[in-house]
Amino acid sequence: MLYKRLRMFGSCDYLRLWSDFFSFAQPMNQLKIHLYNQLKHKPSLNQINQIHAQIIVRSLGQTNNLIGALIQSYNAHGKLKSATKVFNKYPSQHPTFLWNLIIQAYSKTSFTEQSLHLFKQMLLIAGLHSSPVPDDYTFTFIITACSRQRTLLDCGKNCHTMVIKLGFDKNVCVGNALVSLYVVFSKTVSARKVFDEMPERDIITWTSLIKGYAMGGKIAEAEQLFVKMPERNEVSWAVMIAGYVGHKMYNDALRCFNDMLADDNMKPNEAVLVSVLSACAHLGQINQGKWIHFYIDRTRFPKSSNISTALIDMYAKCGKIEYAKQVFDRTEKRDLLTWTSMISGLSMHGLGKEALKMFTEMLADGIKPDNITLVGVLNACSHSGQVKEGISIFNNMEKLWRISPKLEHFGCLIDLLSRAGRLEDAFKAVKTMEMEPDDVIWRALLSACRTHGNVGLAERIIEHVKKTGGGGRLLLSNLHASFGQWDNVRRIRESNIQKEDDSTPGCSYIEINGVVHEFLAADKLHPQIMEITLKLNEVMKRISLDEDFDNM
DNA sequence: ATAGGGTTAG
Repeated sequence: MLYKRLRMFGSCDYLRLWSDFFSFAQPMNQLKIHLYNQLKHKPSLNQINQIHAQIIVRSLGQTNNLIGALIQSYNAHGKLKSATKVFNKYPSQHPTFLWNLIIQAYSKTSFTEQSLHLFKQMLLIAGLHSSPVPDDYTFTFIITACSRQRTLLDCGKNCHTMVIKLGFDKNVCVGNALVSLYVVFSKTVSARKVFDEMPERDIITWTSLIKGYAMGGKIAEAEQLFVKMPERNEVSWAVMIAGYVGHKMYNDALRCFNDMLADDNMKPNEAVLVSVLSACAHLGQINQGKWIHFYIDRTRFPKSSNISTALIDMYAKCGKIEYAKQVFDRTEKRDLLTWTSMISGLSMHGLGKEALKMFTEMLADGIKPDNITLVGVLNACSHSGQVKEGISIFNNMEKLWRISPKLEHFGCLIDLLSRAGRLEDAFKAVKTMEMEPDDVIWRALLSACRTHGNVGLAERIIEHVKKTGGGGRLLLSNLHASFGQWDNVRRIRESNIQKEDDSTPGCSYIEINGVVHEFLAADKLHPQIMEITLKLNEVMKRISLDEDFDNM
């Protein structure tokens, strides 16, 4: 073992190691301090191995500090196996501190159960020798471990009980871990109870609870807490802004962001910028979006892949695909998210062929798509008439990338077939679906019936929907809408005015020369509606001319 | 000598 470890070094290190060993120039204590300081200085893996060898050679395995630092260093490099080996070997009796380190290390991996297993072992040994007693750190780690696995809520509750019995519930970090546990499992009431009973709270306590309310749809409560909390930091702002975005309250998100900027002590972090860019994208607020882009450049904000993704998405959704491409081209490390936002953006702009080319490049780069990438890709096929390619991707997605088609992929397929005029195939595909088709699918099919003038099939479809009873009134009204039968739509909507249907109609925004224009589905409220309609008719005419041209 | 809270893509 020792030999193996020594052989790993270059000859130079090897010599130095042995000259150290024979010199006895350094007293033992100084050596310990020296090694410890080296470990605390973010050593490379190679350096860690050397230090480890020194610890073996000099028999320093009983020095807790040193062993702890060694375990930490291995953890920092993701070498959990090596860390575990060290833990198992040294020292003969583990103090709580070392147990904590190894428990925490496992809680951060996907083997969270292992940290609970270690905790149980610790309790057993504690019963035998009464040596290592779990402390507030131990509980913080295992409660956090429980929040990371969907199956571990009950385990977390058991920890809560122990915490109360042992009196660790007075500790802020333990309390925060508990609040966060209940928030993760959407148990807002329990989270609130822990919060209320904590003897002292800090920013993290407040932020966790705000997140809980935001996740549970209680934005007003989240807002109240946010205003009431004694002090805020970037993370609290991020949680509040993301809460608004999550509830489509994009204007509130921007307002909140501006409030944040008004505070000179507060600098937006990555999470804030990503959320705000998403709000800009949804609102078509290109100016605010550009401002953030400038801000990122000016402050030399690190351009992570998340930031690039958000910028690409924002530009694409605000109609500036060229800018989106520019950001993409300048992105150094492209990951699945950057590729996906670029592919989806191109596809949204009808640039299906380019999007497919990108997809090929992405695969060549060795990046596997996920279900969202495939939605973009299938849409790209649909928008560029690449029917064969689309069908082949749909049929092979399971085999090639282990992604089983979900509702939205069926939606793309049906859209693809419908646009290509293969209406009967599309209807057949709907009937083979295992899940209930949503109204997006029916609308795709029906609007294609309209453009292809197939009234007979449209009627059969509406009959089918009525018979299978899926979707209800709103769906039916949408079906009429997709056929342009606005009178029927109005009739259905008005007859149900007091019913449960409180869904807001589709709404879109676009900013032109600094003015944001808002459009509701089928409204006629815009001051320039006449001009818009005329232009739209012209566009439609030219599209149908192009189609005729294609068919020749 | 080791804690606890954050974002995005159709």
